[in-house]
Amino acid sequence: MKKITIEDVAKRAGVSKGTVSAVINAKNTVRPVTRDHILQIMKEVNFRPKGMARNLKNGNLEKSIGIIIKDLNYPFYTTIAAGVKEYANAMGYSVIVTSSDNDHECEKKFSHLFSSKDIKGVIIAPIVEGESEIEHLFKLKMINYPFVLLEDVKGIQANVVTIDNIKAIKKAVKYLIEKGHTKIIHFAGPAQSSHTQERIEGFRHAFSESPLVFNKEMIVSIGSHHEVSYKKTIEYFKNKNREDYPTAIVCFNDLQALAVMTALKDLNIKVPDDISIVGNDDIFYAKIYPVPLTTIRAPQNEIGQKAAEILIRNIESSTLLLTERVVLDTEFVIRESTRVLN
Amino acid sequence: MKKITIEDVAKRAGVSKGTVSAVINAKNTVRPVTRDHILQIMKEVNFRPKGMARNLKNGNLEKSIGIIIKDLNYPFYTTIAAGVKEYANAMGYSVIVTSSDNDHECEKKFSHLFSSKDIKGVIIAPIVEGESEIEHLFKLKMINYPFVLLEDVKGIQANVVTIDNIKAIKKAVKYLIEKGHTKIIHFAGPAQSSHTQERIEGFRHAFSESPLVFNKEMIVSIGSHHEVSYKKTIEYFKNKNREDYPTAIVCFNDLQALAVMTALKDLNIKVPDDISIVGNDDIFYAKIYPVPLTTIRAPQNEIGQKAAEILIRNIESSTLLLTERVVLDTEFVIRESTRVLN
DNA sequence: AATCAAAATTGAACCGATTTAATAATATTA
DNA sequence: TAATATTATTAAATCGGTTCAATTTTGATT
Repeated sequence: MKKITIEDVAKRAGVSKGTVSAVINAKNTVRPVTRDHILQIMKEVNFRPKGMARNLKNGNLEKSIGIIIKDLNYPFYTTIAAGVKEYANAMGYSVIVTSSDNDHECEKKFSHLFSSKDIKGVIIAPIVEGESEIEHLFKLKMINYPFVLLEDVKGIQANVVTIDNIKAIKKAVKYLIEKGHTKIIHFAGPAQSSHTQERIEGFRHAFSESPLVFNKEMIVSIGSHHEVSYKKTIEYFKNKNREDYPTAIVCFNDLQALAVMTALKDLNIKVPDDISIVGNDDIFYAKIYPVPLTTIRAPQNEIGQKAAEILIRNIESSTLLLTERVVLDTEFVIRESTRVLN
Repeated sequence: MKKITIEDVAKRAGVSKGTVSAVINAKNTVRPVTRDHILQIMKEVNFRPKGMARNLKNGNLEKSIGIIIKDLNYPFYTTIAAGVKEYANAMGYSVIVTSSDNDHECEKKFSHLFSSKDIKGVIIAPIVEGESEIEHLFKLKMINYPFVLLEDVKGIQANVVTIDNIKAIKKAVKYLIEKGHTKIIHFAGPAQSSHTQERIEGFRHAFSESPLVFNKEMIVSIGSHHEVSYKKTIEYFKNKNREDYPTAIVCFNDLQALAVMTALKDLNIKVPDDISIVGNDDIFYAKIYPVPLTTIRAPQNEIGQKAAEILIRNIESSTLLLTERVVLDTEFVIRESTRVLN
């Protein structure tokens, strides 16, 4: 099954390539009779003009950038994407989104796809797992393809826009301690996220500067998938006596916090009366929960905008720019899922 | 500022285009000295090989399709996208997503973008507003570019995968009537969605086959934006005496229902004790609400999969296929936001 | 130093469209 | 009907890379 080209259509219609091209591009220089005839042939042979060949001559009319996020269904990422869009659109760029679904292979595939489809640059929320492969990023560097990362990746110097997880969690934990909480635990996230490790780190650090002492049992691996988190939470409490319950749980993110709150409700444990809950990220749906979630707000829109700004600066520069690293501040937002004990 | 081409690099490095090409493609046929020299020059002149020219020769290595949704932050659409992904990935296609943000111009731009970037086909959730322009769809048809719509669009024959809104709402209203509800109202959605009109229609129809009678006041325009819906709901009830309150509200979609429930909570009206709430779509976050939402489930994943199936069938067919129209069934899911009155 | 196989490099053809100057066909006017 | 103006169509150049057969260079061996 050979590929049909404009030449085939031209030959079959008994005209030249130029005429067929004129029809495709709706030029009004073609006689209606000819036009209809060519259109007819195009249908017959199911001719699909090849996009890239079309654009080769004119250069690229439309400017666009891409973003590779980890999960299309987690609002944290789509809100970042919205920020990217805001800035990019204002600069005349369209933005297209893909999700790696936390699959490293997928991330590689997309980074190649973008660079090969004449999309001007890409923002990547990278999968960082242990000694992760990063050749695909080096490949981008080689062809001077502009990109910005949303998390630090070891072993490569690149543009990064991120937040300070350690500082953020420390602040939250300190607040809880200050407000009289004595039994604080951390429900940790999925292993493959670099945020997970950083947040554990931040949690641990908070105690070194307080009267309370840290121990390993304060870290519980829960993940962030809703059902799994729900089950693990139920399990955690089933195995505990009421007097050993924590007074506060610092959750990995808001999605997990939502699952935890659902579990607590089913366990008949009241939030915040019995246990305080702190989330992370500040996604829309946690804010409108009947017990609005206290959380560590990541400036998602701003992250997106900043990443887009750096990306477009690089795209539009004729010379290779130095890489930038921007760390944005989080904000501790106190709502109703936490309680003051003193 | 002229565009730098491979020729410029070759000239400056004192080698041929072929050698530069070999370096770009990491062929191991280039002597390290030469390689490093060329790499150096590439950096110096910030050479970015043009993706489309690269792919012209080889044909297209990676197969991908696109989807244009209306809102990246509404789970209904991202869940459809997930369905598309599932099917497409299994067939060896990557999928890339864009959001028109309910802007018709944006939809047009993206439909052109996809077809011009050698993405094999596109699934579109079309903006349908009154006598909407659809030349961009005709343009796609002309170049035999495969596409599938997620809503009917008047005036064009195309592949469509959709749901039967009228039937769906009728079923919900009938259920409420059957369960003894006597004062049922509908909170309608945003004007620009074709779903809005259909759902109003379905709501009205339900009464013609019941003892209750329909009147226009049963339709209240609320929209689906969270804050706006919240405010309008508050307003609606502020202007009403308690005895005139409806016994049930059929909401345009789950997002709106969430806003309505938040408003009712603030008005100290209990769901479902005082008022029953029915949503629409069945998004994840409404299911995990403390009062899990009774809703009309649209088979989002299935919609995505079906659309992808039709799209890929068209992409892979060497002949032009007849258009298909698939209407998927909704499911009325009874959870805890509705109450039986008899 | 001469020979020769292996490795590196070149350069022309090619991918599939668009563009445009030149030409052919048609329409209009005298 | 011939001359001219207008409209349609063609053919060749072009876009910026990749490919591969042919050629040159390298370096190992005698």
